[in-house]
Amino acid sequence: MPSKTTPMFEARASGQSSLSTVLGLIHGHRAITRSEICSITGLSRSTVAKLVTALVDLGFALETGSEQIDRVGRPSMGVEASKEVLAISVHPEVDYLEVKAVAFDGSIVRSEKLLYDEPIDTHQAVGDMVHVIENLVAELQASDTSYRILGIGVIVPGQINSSTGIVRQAPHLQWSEFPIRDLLTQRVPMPVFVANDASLGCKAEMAYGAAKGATDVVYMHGTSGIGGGVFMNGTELKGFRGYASELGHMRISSGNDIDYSGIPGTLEALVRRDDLEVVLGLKNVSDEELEEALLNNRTPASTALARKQLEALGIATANLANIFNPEVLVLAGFLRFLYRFDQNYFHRVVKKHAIPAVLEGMQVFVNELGANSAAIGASELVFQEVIADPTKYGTRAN
Amino acid sequence: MPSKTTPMFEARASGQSSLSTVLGLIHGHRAITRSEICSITGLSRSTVAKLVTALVDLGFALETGSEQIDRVGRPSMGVEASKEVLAISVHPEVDYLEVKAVAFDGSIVRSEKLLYDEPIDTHQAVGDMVHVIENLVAELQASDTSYRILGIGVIVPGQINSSTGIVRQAPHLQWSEFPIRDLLTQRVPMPVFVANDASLGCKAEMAYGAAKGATDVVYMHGTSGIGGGVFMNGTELKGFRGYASELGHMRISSGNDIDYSGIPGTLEALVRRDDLEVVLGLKNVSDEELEEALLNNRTPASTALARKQLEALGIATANLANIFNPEVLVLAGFLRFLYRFDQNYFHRVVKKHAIPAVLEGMQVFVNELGANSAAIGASELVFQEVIADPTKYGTRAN
DNA sequence: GCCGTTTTGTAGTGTGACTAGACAAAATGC
DNA sequence: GCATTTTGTCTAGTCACACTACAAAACGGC
Repeated sequence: MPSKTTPMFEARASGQSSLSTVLGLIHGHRAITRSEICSITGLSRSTVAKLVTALVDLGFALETGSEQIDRVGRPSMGVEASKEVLAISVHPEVDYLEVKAVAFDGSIVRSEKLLYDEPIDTHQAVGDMVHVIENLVAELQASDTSYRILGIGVIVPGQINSSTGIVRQAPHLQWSEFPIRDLLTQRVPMPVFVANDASLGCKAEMAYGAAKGATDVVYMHGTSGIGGGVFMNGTELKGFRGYASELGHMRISSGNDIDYSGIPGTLEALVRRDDLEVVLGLKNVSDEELEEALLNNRTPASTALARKQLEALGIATANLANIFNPEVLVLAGFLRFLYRFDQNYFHRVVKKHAIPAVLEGMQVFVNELGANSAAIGASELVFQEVIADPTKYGTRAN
Repeated sequence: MPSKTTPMFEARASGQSSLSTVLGLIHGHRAITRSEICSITGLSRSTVAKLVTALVDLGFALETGSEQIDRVGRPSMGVEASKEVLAISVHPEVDYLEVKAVAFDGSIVRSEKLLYDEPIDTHQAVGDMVHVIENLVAELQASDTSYRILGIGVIVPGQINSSTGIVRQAPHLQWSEFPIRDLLTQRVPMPVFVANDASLGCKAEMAYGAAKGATDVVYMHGTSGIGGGVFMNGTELKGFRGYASELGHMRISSGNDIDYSGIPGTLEALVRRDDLEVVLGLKNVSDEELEEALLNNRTPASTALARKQLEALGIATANLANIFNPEVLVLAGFLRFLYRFDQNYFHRVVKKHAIPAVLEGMQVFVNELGANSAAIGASELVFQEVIADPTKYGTRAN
């Protein structure tokens, strides 16, 4: 007699199966022991044994011999995330297109980069993406390891509706109303996910970087503009249509300078990477060069500008602290070295504008993952889908 | 042989039992049919039958005869939230203390109010609370109906840490570092919960008021200061220590006027109820009187002030729209009629400062629940605890 | 008023996801 | 070498469901 035990109603994300939970733990820890899984989840040893072998069968995990030492008792068996399960990240930017293959254990397996002299249109962008992806896939399939590629995560520097996969506005790429997910899905035989670059950076820093272990995180990423990502209680702040966490467009001053979206007095209008380049006599330099110049060639003019920008960043941070009461604030991109230029001044400004209670225990960090952060976040889009339904994406379909 | 099936690990709020889910539905709808429960939850009829009878046994629900008409098929049995299950709300304010008994179906059963001529200290406040609660409880127990009082929800106009139950700072009451929950727990034989007034107002409006059915809500409440409440994806924004959603202290201007927490240029510093009273030649009037005066006695001076305030409110709203991309924005307290003074102007300001995408589909409402809103929210604190573990709070303990 | 249709309540049976308990296995420490 | 500790494995039991009948209660057409 048939039976399909579907306990919680499927519409809600709440009813997570234990298989998902355990796979999530393996993925998050890269390597973990069975007994650790027991104590974290509260599941019994027998259940954990069953779940782990199921995940090994599905090709997501490997059981390693016991590696632990110096502890009484029978050593617990190790479980590792498979290095053969992959997601592909696709990152289009103004002057390049970068495609990486990220393994289920977070390592970068392959990386491909296409440089552009001039901005490309949406049509060419899709063509190039498909081309690079196909190359990468062919390369991976030709290798000795038997990789399984489960999906594609696209990193977009702009506002995107993650449920429809449409890029609403990407000011720097000059894209708008661009249904990138559907166009890619038509030409690549894999599920495609699309998200904002800052939100992915935040996700990655929470998984493996500066905000590891934190659940309430605010992330600000300075490139040309300022992007934001927010996770509260471990889940991403998406809002009604998925456009939430546009932190750069927060108006904090009465001034009339406008930002890239035409709004006056915002954080993005006041804290500009271009202005830092100009005051240092530079143009189109890398983050590394700009950091070097800013921190080591201090002039009265550069100090005044950096202070002015730090004040704006501090006010914005205080606002965000009052609004979110975060555990960790992560500063990435050029905000990283703007912060380092004068941390103390920044903290003084924050302190002046925030309610004392919300600053208690709040930590400010700069990003740790650097160049791979967005790619890891994009892989996470795919892997979180896989983790939510392991049987669907596993090898031996039951 | 004993067995205790605890499927998901208990640390997470995720693993909600079906009993909780169904009780939550009954509570949220006040009245619902079994078949509606089936279609909403996806549970089978047999399971729903079992769960409903269990909840009736526990004293949380009543089965009513089928009331539906004009539909083919056997009519489904109705289920109603019990009117005998109560929570008590306690609301201390500068010039009064209000205690209400709220039933599980959201109705107000009893209400008691103590007026003060001058602000009282924390010691007297606790004494008065205990006294009024005891009176109310005695009154209820003496009545014909056999009420069951399950807990107390305290509404505090200030920053409180909901996990420790300590009032960190309540500027208007001039309380600080006041462990109100523990002091009440010692003297009242019931679980006590404490939360911020605006967050409770938001909760109530989402359950029964202007934001009913919405999951992503931003709420702003103007009394003397401006309090905020935020729910994203149906859950409250609490932040790391529970101090999140202090929306009034968001700095939006370069000005130097300070708010009640001493921060310059904030929403609360720019949008002040006192200023409205002054420009209208009033003092210490009720919201109703102020509304009447503002909307019907328009002078050049009052119009100029209201516009200035509306501009600040509009900028703050745009910031919050960019940050949260809410589905519904609720304006309560004096913001309600400030908004009504010139809605169009407000919306123009918002439009100018927000990214177009985040305003799509965003609705602005004024609060609907009025005077009972906070009390209903406070009862919700208790009831949500009850819903999370019905067997613990039910009558016939199994 | 009878009868087919539709929808719901009820009862019995089965199953999958767990737990608990017993025992074996693998480490440490004296 | 033996007691102690911790873990893996196996078996039996439990609970929250789903599924399948079948009965009950409404409607509509004749």
